[in-house]
Amino acid sequence: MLKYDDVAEKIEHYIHQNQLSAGTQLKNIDALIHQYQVSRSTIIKALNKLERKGTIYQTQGSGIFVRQPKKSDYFSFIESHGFTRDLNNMPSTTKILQLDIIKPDSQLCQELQCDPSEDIYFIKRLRYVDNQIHCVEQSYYRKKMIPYINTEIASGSIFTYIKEVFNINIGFSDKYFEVNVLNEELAEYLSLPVNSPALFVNETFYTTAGDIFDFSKICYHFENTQFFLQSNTK
Amino acid sequence: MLKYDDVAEKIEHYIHQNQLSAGTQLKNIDALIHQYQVSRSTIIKALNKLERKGTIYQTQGSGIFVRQPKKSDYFSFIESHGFTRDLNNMPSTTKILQLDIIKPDSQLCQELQCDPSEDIYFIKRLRYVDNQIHCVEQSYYRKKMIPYINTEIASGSIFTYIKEVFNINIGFSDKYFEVNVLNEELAEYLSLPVNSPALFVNETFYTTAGDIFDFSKICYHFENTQFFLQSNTK
DNA sequence: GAGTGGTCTAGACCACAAC
DNA sequence: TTGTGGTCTAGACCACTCC
Repeated sequence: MLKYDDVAEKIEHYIHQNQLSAGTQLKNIDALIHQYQVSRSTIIKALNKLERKGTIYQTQGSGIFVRQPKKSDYFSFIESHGFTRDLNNMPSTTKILQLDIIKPDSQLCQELQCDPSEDIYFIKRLRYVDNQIHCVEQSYYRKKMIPYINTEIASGSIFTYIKEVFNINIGFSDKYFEVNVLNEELAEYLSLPVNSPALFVNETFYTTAGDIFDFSKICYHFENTQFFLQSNTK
Repeated sequence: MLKYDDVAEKIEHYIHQNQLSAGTQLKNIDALIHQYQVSRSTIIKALNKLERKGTIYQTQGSGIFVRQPKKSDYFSFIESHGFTRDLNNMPSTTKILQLDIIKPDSQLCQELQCDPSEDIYFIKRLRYVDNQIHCVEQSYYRKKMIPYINTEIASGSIFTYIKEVFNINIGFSDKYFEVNVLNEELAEYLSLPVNSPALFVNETFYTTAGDIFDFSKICYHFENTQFFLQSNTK
């Protein structure tokens, strides 16, 4: 356990447990150093992590303050794939529509930066949150990197499975998105009329080593899905 | 000029100037320490900044590598308001539709966390990028904090104006968004048919001191606007 | 085992905010 | 002026990757 992660968790826990409201000032850095018995740099690293996460904000010369928490029922746009983790404790389920091994066409080769002869797992899933249709997801995993997936695995968190079984860690991702209307196929999956509006997201996932292992196309149900994103200038 | 910002800029400049492609390995930390004559911590801080920005990725035990740059013609979703800065050097213009001083209704009071008696600047703008309609923006600024705005100022970057004239710095923002269809009014502004799909974003902007100074509702033209977002697990 | 990034420390000094 | 967060340093040691 890293010290700065430990301190960050404890500070966050303290905020939640005491239900501190937005704008409440926390102790100053020297006090936190004394309280958690770590160096100044470690405290600062913990605070910066919480600041990027949106839990607090820091003002030079003034202090450290609690930031407004996000409204519930909104999905964090950054963590929307790492799904099962942080979803306001709402129950989520998954229905597998398709699971095949395919050969990639030229466009998919480019997205996955792979060879046309490589085997690719193609998984089409319908995802529900709180018993409402949330999205249709079409994912392409390189079999070279993820040797085995079955329907049982695909019904849960594929990312957790990949991490635990193959020790593959997600490092970063590129997300491209746009708004458009639903075609017949997607409309039927989402139980919406054809030409309903929808958010379409194309996301490429890289391991910590910088290798692409997954390309996913997600289409969200516009009535059941609102998003949230916190930004920082720091 | 902060040292780590200086180093980060120089490294980024080096990558762009030499047109290094994704996956290209950079020098190791010790070499960078020697090259830029700063401490290890400063180099690391510069690298972490570039990593969060999406310019590079670092792998423990392996090295520092160049990350894929975003496709052009996509808008960075995080910096979409601070508009004039980073827009692929595409020409952008603004048409003022309305500029009034109003009293906030109860909902706006809640969004701005202000008193019903406060004066609020209401600004409705149509924004063009590369001569195409990009979005309609309806912004509410607290006159208490931004005492004066006119149409000339609102035709440029209001954020730059606020920063330079009133020394108010944006610290962070909360962005809520969803997809829906256009009503008559917005459809006319965007020159699209009624019921066209659109992305609706509500964003609250805070100063570095944690005070709300702006609440904005933006509606994007779905055909002329695609977005981009880079994520990190770090 | 050699090389590489990441953590952690103690302490000096700087920059900004509030009174 | 005082208190606060932020920068920067030198150096020890840890953790991971790859040969």
